Amino acid sequence: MDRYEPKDIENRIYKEWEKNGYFEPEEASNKPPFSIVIPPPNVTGSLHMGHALNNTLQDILARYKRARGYNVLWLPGCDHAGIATQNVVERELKKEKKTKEELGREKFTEKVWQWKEKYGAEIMRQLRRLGSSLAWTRERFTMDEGLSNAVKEVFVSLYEEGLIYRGDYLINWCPRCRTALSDIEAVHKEINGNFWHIRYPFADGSGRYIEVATTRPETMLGDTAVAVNPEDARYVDIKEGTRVILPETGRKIPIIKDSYVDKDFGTGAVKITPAHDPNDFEVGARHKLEIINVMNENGTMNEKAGESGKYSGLDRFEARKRVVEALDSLGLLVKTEPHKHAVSHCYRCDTVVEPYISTQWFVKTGPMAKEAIRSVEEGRVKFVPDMWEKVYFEWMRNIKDWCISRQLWWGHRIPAYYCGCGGMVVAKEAPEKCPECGGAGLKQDEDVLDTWFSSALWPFSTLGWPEKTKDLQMFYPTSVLVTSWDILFFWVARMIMTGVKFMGKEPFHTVVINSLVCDAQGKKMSKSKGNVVDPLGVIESHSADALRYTMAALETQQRHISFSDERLKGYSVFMNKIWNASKFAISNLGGVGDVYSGGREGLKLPERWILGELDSLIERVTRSLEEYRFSEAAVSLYEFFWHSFCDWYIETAKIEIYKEESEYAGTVKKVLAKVLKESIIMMHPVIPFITEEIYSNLPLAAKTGTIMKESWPEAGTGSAGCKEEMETLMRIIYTIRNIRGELEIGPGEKAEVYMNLEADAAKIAEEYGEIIKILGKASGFIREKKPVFIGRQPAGTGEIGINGDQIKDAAGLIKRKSAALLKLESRVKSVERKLLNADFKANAPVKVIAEEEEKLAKMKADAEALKGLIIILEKAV
RNA sequence: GGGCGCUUAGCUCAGUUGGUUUAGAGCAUCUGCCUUACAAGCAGAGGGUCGGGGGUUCGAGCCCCUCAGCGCCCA
Repeated sequence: MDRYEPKDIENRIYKEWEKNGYFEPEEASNKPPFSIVIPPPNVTGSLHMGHALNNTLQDILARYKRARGYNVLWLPGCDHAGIATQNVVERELKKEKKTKEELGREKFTEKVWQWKEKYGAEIMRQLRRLGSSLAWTRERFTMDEGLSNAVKEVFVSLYEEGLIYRGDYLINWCPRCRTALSDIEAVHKEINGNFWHIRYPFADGSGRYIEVATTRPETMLGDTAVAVNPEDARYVDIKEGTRVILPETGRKIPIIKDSYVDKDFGTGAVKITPAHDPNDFEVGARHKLEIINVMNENGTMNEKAGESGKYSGLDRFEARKRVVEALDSLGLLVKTEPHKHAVSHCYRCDTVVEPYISTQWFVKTGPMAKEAIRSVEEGRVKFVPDMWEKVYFEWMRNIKDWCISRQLWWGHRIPAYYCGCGGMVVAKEAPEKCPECGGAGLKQDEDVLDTWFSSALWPFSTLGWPEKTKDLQMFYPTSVLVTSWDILFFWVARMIMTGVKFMGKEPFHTVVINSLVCDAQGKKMSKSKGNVVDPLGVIESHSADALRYTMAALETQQRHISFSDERLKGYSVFMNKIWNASKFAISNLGGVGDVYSGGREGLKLPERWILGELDSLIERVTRSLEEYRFSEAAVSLYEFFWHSFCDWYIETAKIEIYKEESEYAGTVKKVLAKVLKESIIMMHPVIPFITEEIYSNLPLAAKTGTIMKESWPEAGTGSAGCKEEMETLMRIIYTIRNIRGELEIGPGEKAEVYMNLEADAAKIAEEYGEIIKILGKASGFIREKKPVFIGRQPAGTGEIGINGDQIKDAAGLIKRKSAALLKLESRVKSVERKLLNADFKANAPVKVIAEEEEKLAKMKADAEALKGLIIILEKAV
C-alpha cells in the first residue's frame, strides 16, 4: 500500500465495478426490490453541484440498500430538454450563419440528435466519475422509441378521455424561443417599471375624458374597452357602453363595468386588452369583447398596431417608447410614475414573456390533481422533510390547466393529424384516411410536447411501459425519489398524477427533497455571479470521495446548503485520516486471519468499549439512513472514526501491539480488524472508492471480491456498562493532559502524577495504569501530595495532580481558575434552586431528580477542588 | 395580497417526541509539540444563554402568541 492517489484509484475502481456488473440488479431474485429513477439531467448540461448532491444521496441509498440485502435498481438516463437543447443547437448553427429554417425540420433534428449523442454521453461520464452505481444497461432517454411510445399512449388516452383538449387561449409566449410556455415556465420577477397615466377622450366630443393607468402602454393599441368598478362613485354617472376614442387608432371602444376592477388602485379605470393580458382576457370573455392581437410571434408589433399599421414591425419595447411619445405630444399623457411590478420571464432564456393568444393543446389537470392530492393526504406518498407536503398541497389545490404544446422541432411530435376538410384525428399511428371525408394526405400537428410531459412518465416509461416488462413488474412502483424542490411542480407533482392515472399506483412511496447548493455566502450559484463551483474540478483537485462526504455532511434537510472550500478541505483531510489509520491497521494485521468474533467477556476495557461504540454507531447510522438524515449519518461516522477509533482506540491498541511479547495482541488486532472493516462498510455508501481500496488491502481470509458485496454490519451486545468505565479512564488521562498544558510541560517531558481516586476510578487506574502512563506521559504515580501541586478533579472520582514547582504563569492560572469557579458557582446555585423547588420535586420523574442531585454533587466537588487549587496557587505566587 | 421557511460560538451549521452532560460539531483563533498511521497531524485552551418580548409548564433552544430582520414560493 503506497500513498493514496485518489484520481487513479477512483477511475480504476469504477471501471472494475462496472465491468463486473455490480451496479446491475439481479434478474431473478428473492431479494426485496429497491428502485430509484434518476432525475434525468438535461442533455445540454454538464454536472453541477446540484447534480453532485442529488446523485450522491441517491448513490448512498442505493449502496446502503444493496448492503441491506435488497435487489437494487438505480436507473440512469437524461431528458431531451426541448427548448434548451433546440436553443443551443440553433446557436451553433448561427455560428455557421445558418438558420434551422434553411436546414429544414428533418436535417435540423438530425443535428440535434448528433448533439445529444455527444453531450448526453458527457454527463453520463461525469456521473460515473462521481461514483454513481447506476445500472447502465437500463440507461434511458426521454426520446427513445419506447419512451416515445409511452408518450403517445398517454396522449391519446388522455385525449380520448377528454383530459387533453385543444383551443385558443391566452398563453405565455416567449418571443425569443417562439414557443408557448406553461405557467410555471414563466417566472415572475420584480421589475422597476413605470405607471403611465393616459387620457382616453370621450367619443361624444364633449371634451371629457377618462384616465387610465398602465404599465404597458404599447398594448393600448389592442384595447377593446375601458373598465371601471360598478361601485365606483367617480364613474356612476357614466353609462355602461359609453364610447371613448382610443388614441393612435381612432377606434371607438366602450366603457364597461366589472367588479374585477380595484377602485382603490390607480385611477380606478382600467384599459382592457383581451389579447395581451390574462385578466383582461377573462374580462373580455365576460363582456364578449373583441380580441385584437397587435403583435407578431417574435415580439414585434403587427399591422393592427395603430392607425394604418403605424407601429407595425417595431419591437414591443420600441413601440412602447413611441406610443408614449405620441401620447405626450397629443397631450394625452398625464403623468409617468415609477412603479415596481412583477413581469413574467422565460425560464430558459429570461426574455420577457408575452401573454399571447394562440391555439394550443392543454391537459385538464383537475381530476388527476385531485387523485394526486389524495395520494399524499392518505400517506401513500411521503415527503422528506414533510414541510414540502404543504407546498405541494398549496400548488395542487390551485392547479391550472397545463399548456403542453411547444412550437419547437425537438421533442415528441403531437400525435394529432389534420385533414383539409377540417377533420382531426388523434392516434398513435398516422391514419391513412381522414375518418370524416375519407381523403388521404392528413398532416401531423407541427408542434411538439412539453418536455415535462414525457418526464412525467419517467418512473414507468423507463421500465418499459406500456409493455408489460419484467422490470416494470419488479421495480414499479419505485421506492424513493430524490430530487430538488425547484422541480416539485414541474416534475414530482406530475409524476404522481400520471403514475396514479396510468399505473394505478403512486410512482414512489417517499420523495426526498434535497437542498439547493449555494456558495459559501449562501448565495445561489449562477454563471452571471461567477460563483459556480464545478464538481468535476473539485473531484480533480480533491477526490470524488471528499466531494461526496461534503455533500452528505451538508445535507441537513434545509432549503439551502452553503458549499465552502473550508468544509470540503475538512472532509478531504478526513479521507487522509481514514487512509492513514487504515494503513496503520493493515500493516499490523498480518496473520490475524479474520476479524474478532468472540464474546466480550474476556476482553479488556478498550476492546469492550470500542466494540460497544461500534454497536451504537451501527444503530445510529442505520437509523439515520432509514430516515434519510444524511448529515447525521456522515457526522456520526466522522465522530466515531476520528475521535473514538483513531484518537483513543488505536492509541491504546498500539500499546499492546508494540509490546515484545503480548498474548493479548492477537485479540487486539482482531478487534482492530473488526472495527475497521465494519467502519468502512458503513462509510462505503458515502465514500465508495477509498473504502473499496482499503477493503481490497485488508489481509483477511473471509472476504468477497468487493466491498459492494459485503453485508451491512449488525450491532452486537455485551459491552454494556463499559462506556462509563472507559470514560473514567479517558477523563483521568484528559485531566493529566489538561494539567500538563496549564503547567506548560512539554510533550517530551514526563511528569510524576499524584492520584487519589475513589474506589471505582482507583480500580480502573490500577488496572489500566499502563495506558494512563503512556497516554498521559506519566513517569510514575505517587500517593502523597507535593508541597505545590495542581489538581483538577475529574468529576466525582477524586484528585489528580502534578507537581507544580515550576508553574510559569501562576497569576494567569489564578485568573482563569477564578473565572471558572465563578461560573461554576452560579450554576451550582441554579441547580440548587431547582432542587429546592417543591413543585419540581413533586412533578419531575424520580430519575430526573436523581440526575439533578448527582449533577449538583459533582459540581460542588469540582467547585471545592477549584477553591483549594486557587488557595494553593495564591500561596505559590 | 396568500403561503412557507430561517434567525443557536467570529463563520457554516447540528440539536430526532420539552428533563443525557454545566447547549454541541467543523472551520477560524490562541498555546505547546516533526511522539515510528497521519504536520492534510498530535495535545491543550478560549468563545454562545440559543433574534426581541410575552405565555404554557415543576422544567423550553425545543410548545403557543407577538414583534423584528432575512429568504423563498404562489398570485
